[in-house]
Amino acid sequence: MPRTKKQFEDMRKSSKQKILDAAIVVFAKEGYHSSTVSAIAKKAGISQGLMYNYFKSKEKLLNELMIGMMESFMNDFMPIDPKQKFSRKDVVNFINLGVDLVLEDPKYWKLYFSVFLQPDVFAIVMDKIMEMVQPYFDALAAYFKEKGEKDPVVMMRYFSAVMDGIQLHCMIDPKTFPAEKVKKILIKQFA
Amino acid sequence: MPRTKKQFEDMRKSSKQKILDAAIVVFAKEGYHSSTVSAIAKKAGISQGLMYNYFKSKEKLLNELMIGMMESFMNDFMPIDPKQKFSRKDVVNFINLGVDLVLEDPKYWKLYFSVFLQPDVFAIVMDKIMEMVQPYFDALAAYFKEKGEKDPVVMMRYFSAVMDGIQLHCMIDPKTFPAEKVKKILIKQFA
Amino acid sequence: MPRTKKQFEDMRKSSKQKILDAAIVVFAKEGYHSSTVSAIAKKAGISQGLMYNYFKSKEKLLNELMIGMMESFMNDFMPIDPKQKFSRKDVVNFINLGVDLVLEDPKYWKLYFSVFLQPDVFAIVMDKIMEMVQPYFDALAAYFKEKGEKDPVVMMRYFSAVMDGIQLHCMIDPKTFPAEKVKKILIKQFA
Amino acid sequence: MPRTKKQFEDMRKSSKQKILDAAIVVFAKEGYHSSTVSAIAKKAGISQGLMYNYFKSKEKLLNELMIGMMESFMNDFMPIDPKQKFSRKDVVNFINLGVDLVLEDPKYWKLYFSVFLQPDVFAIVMDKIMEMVQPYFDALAAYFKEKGEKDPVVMMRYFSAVMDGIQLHCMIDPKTFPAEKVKKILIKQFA
DNA sequence: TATGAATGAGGATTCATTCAT
DNA sequence: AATGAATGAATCCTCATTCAT
Repeated sequence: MPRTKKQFEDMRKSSKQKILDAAIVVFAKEGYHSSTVSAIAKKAGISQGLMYNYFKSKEKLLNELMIGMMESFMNDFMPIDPKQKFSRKDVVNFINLGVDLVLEDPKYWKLYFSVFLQPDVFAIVMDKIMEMVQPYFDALAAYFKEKGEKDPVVMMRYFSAVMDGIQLHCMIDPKTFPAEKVKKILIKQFA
Repeated sequence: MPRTKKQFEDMRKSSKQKILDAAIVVFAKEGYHSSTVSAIAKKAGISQGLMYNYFKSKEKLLNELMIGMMESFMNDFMPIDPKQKFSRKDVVNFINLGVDLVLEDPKYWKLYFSVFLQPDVFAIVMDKIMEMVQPYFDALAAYFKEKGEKDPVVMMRYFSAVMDGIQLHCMIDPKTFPAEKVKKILIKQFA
Repeated sequence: MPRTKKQFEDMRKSSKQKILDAAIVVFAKEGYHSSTVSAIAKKAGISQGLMYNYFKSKEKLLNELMIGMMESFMNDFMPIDPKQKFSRKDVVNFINLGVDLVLEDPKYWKLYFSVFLQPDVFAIVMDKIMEMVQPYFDALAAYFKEKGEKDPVVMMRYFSAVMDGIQLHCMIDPKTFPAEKVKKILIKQFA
Repeated sequence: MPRTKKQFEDMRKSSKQKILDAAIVVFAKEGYHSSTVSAIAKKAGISQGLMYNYFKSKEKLLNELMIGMMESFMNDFMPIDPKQKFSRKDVVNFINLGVDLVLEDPKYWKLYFSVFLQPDVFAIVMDKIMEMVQPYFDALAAYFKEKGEKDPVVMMRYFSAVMDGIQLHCMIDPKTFPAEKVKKILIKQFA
């Protein structure tokens, strides 16, 4: 039974999604500033002009992209509602996933991190991101308190800094960084 | 009567330094790509053209700047020849300085870190930096071995990742990051 | 509704031709180096940026322009396939046209000649031109051989040098150069 | 007997001459526009600034250079006062020298010719040159008249065009142009 | 919704020329 | 006479964005 044209269309990715998919690849490879709208459009298989039907500007595209990435990362990291308390298993999971996800796709993460370090780019994205991250910080602090740490907020800050450092090194040098052994150290120390 | 050789040399040195000083501020504030040569020249109080007397291109300027920063950081970090073994005191020093220096000048460090995360920018600088850093890594590994760690290279990689994570968080949020307490944790764990 | 393929193609063709037409005038008048892209765009009635849609650089523009000129000259000169033998009539035609075309448009020819005399400019264009010209040289040599010259290749070289000299003088001083009388001398001597 | 310092100085080329010598080499190699004052100064072994003590501008330098070249060429070509009548031997000599000099130094001649073909460059030099050349044209016309040509001025124009064509080809392709055989043809035809 | 030609502002870079010594 | 640092105008080129269809 042949599909109708309409159905066929629906099966394809929407143009908007094609653009986002292309943008993440291009931004990750070239960096935000060195990526051209034309390169993104080409990769997405659409015209430059069309991009402006979906995104007001290159900046807005980055913005929407980053928020999407954040959401997806958070889903991967923490399938758990941060309003609930974290169990030990959650934290072990957090550590393992935190390392593994980066190793799977160092390039995307580089994009993600680099945004925080380029003042002009960070400004595009800051507000929304901060608001998304806070609940997870709170839940972690609660976990360390539960665990009997005498300074749980400090421990949470330390832990999240350490995780970022590990992820950074995984990104920069995914080939030689001893990720498995480091995960063990982390679990022993924090979970 | 022309100026003496020495006079010319002093002029060059002073102008070049003015440019480097301006560049570090502008790059750190705007990011590499968003910084314009004209803004750097203006900040340095010289003409755009003059910059090209001292640096073949904007890229070379970044390159020389980064190498200079690296050298100066290394001097601050480790007044000790990395070919000698590190003592416990050296490592304590390393930790304290590593955090304090970032807190003193978060902007410069942001530049430093951001370079590692922008593939196109990192390429400008990679070779030389890698070569400079290696001896310090070796000395750290040797220290952990001495200390009886059973996997000193892993420990060294872990330690340097952790340090970078701490520095990253100091940079992003110097006001609320509990730097002093974190230093204590680090010293207890690694030194 | 987007334009059709054909519409786009027509637009491209027309814009490209506008640029080429403008470029030949400007290059001929100012010389390659003294011609600015902005002057060419202005003359063509388009924006500077658009030029780069059609030509990767000023150099490529010259290159394509010269090749186009060559082709058109060759068509005018020799409506005959150079792989066929030249008849006496062809050579008479060659001489007459060679002089007349220059007198019609001394400026274009100045551009053409000047390219051969500026090493840096010639380099832009050399390869392609040489390859286009060779068959005509061969056909001329064959003609002189047929005619019984004992050293046809030398004669061909001599003839083409003489023609260039005549054209050069027509160009530099189209008003007082005795073109008609010189044509007669040439025909008597070479055809 | 040791020379005094003064004598030593005199033995060196004057700075002005050094600049002219350097300029001819650089202009010939790079073309006028692509030659930089700094490259000329470097080749001359003096500072950029000094050039402006001797020549008001790059243009003036070209101007003086070309006039010097012209004078020297004319001396080589025609050691004879053009106010005297040319003998057959003079013309033979003219032909031989005209070809040989070009073959000795094709680069310098390219510079010389190219000036005539670049409108902006030619303007720098035109007036003086024209005035120098006229007497030789007159003497040649007189020679052809003597020789019984029925249209001696046309013959003179033709001859000088032919010579320029030959020289042009010698310049462009000094290696394969059959200069010796062509000289014989020329002598037979014109002397 | 979709196209890609066209725009134009802005940026890196070069280089003749000037200037202080 | 000599130096070379410093200037700044000019130029090529890029690219986000708009527009006509």
